[in-house]
Amino acid sequence: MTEDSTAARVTPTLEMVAAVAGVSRSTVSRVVNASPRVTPDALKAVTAAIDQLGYVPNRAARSLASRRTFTIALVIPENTAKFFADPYFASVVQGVAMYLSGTDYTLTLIIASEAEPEKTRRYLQGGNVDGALILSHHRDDRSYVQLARSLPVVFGGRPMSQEGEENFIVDVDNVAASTVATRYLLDHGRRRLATIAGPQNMAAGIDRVEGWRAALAEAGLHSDLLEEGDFTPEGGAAAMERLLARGEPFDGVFIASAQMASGALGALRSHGLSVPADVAITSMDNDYFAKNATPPLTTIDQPAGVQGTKIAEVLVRLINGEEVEKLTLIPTELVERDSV
Amino acid sequence: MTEDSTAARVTPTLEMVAAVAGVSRSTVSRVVNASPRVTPDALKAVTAAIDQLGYVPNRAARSLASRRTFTIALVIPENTAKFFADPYFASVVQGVAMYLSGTDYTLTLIIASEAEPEKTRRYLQGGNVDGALILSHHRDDRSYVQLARSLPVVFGGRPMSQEGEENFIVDVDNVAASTVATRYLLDHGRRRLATIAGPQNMAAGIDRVEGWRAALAEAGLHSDLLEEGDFTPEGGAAAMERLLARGEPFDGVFIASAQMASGALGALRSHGLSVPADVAITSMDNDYFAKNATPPLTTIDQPAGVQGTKIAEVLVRLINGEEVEKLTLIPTELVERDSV
DNA sequence: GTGAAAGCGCTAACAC
DNA sequence: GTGTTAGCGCTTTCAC
Repeated sequence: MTEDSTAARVTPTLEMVAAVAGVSRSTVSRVVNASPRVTPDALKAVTAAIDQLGYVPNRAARSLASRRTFTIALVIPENTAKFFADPYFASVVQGVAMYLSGTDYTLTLIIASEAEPEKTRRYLQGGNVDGALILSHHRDDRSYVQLARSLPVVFGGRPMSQEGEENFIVDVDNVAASTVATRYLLDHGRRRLATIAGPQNMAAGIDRVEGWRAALAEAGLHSDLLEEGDFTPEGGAAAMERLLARGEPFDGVFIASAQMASGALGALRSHGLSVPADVAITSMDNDYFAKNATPPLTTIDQPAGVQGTKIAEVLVRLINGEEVEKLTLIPTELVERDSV
Repeated sequence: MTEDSTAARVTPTLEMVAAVAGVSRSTVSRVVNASPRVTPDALKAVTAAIDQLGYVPNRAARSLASRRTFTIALVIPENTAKFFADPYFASVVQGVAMYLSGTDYTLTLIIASEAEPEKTRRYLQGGNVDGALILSHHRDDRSYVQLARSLPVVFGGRPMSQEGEENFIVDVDNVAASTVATRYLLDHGRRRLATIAGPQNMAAGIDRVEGWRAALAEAGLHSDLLEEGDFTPEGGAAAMERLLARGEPFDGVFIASAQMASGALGALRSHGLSVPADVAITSMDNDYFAKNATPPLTTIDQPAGVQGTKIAEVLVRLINGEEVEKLTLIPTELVERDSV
């Protein structure tokens, strides 16, 4: 099975398969590409030859001839460290990779160099990939929105562009999720609510504030107790400090990410405030931070793996010319723990 | 700059560059491949043409003609979730990606399907990549060791193979690191030491036990208080429970990963034991888990990003036929916090 | 349904 | 130093 005494130590080509199977290269190609126009006999012979030789198509040749690359780019921001430090992105990447492993597509990670954005753009537009995935949680994705005009592109998370209408987006329903999380606070008797928001130049940041306000409004309430963080534990701690420094009492906080919540918890603790006795907390992200905080956080689970799978699926369908909805929303779920 | 009125909306080819620059395709190719055998004049003309046209080489064609793919595979285990959940791997991937972004190589993630290991092997051996990176922290990497016979392969972490001698490995010095961590416990007056080890079918797991024993031996001590975990928080908690259930007192524990330590901390707490008063702890991994544990852990920092960079660098040099040492060791460092 | 022929865009000898 | 000539291994019309 591993030791072919007959075959030389050479990478088998399609031509060799054709010879062994006793058919033309065209037929082998048809089999490899699952064309229906092949007789069962020919199919069998070719399949056998492929197995015998251990043939694997050469991507480069295939790609050159077909003008498809079978590769999908996952564009990640230059600040790779921060990117991967976020379990959310890691899970999304995982979902993407898993989905793609079941297809002919290959995933390539490309780092968007902020120093030479042109380089990235050209590479992507230069026919080196069949499509691109943009995990969009950052500042200015306008350049990628432009990219979408010449290449199938799917955004994970709504991009902050002027002309947003025409993009393919896979996202969680941030407004609904944060409304639910805030309502939970209200339903548990908290009235003086605050929020630690995400960056207000990101869609996720903005939408989550919107949900918070919406739930408040439903209850006939209003609050100005908003401080902004950068989705990191440190940012969350600092935001909580600022909230406390205001001197206005609050008994419930919706925090836009579990990482920020974990930081905020520390700040609360250092001020001698206890959760949930003094302050109740709900947050987004059902990740390690949420599960292992003290106390464990009541939070919104946004299945990142599912989002990864979906975003990849949408892109593949887009590439294949299938019909795809512009917006795919991933449902979220509230997970009750001990922070309320 | 973006709107070329003259050029049609077509991907520019090398031939078009040649025409614009008034030279032959060969010359353009030489420029693209940074050959020294080009006159300054020609170089200038070609460079200008490339800029003007926004030319990007077609990888497929390049690869087909040169028989190099300019892609490097990062093989990750099927259990992608667990993989990315570990900040260590995430950082290594990041290091790899960063290093590669400065080269002509592209990184592709390939998921090793345990169901069809042949599929992975064939793909890798089928000439679709120039080399492979195996982040080896798992069970049985023998198949990859075989792979190394037909493809440049570098292992991140020592693989558990019979024939290990001939592999290229980039690793942290686990024995030295765990010796230092254990010695630290001894130097702080702890005498009855235990350890929560990593899986004993992984090199990192084994080596860290070896270091623990070595430090103990130095001090003329010995201990049988060893329980094995799987590097996860849950595994660490369970191992600590078993340790406590033994009924033999201990006042210091070396834990083979920060994730396990964070779990163990919870177990200790639930038994009313305080750290470091009752039990002192040192561990490996200076990650989020170590920094944010209560109390923050005194731990060994193994710079995962550096390892990622190194492993990629070694592979690229290997591919380029440069001379490379078989074993590259990454130095580690003890970080003092509050768990001792 | 199957084969023959013509490239895909580039690199790599080889002459000049 | 530069151009010419062949392909790299595959897909893809187009006849049959």
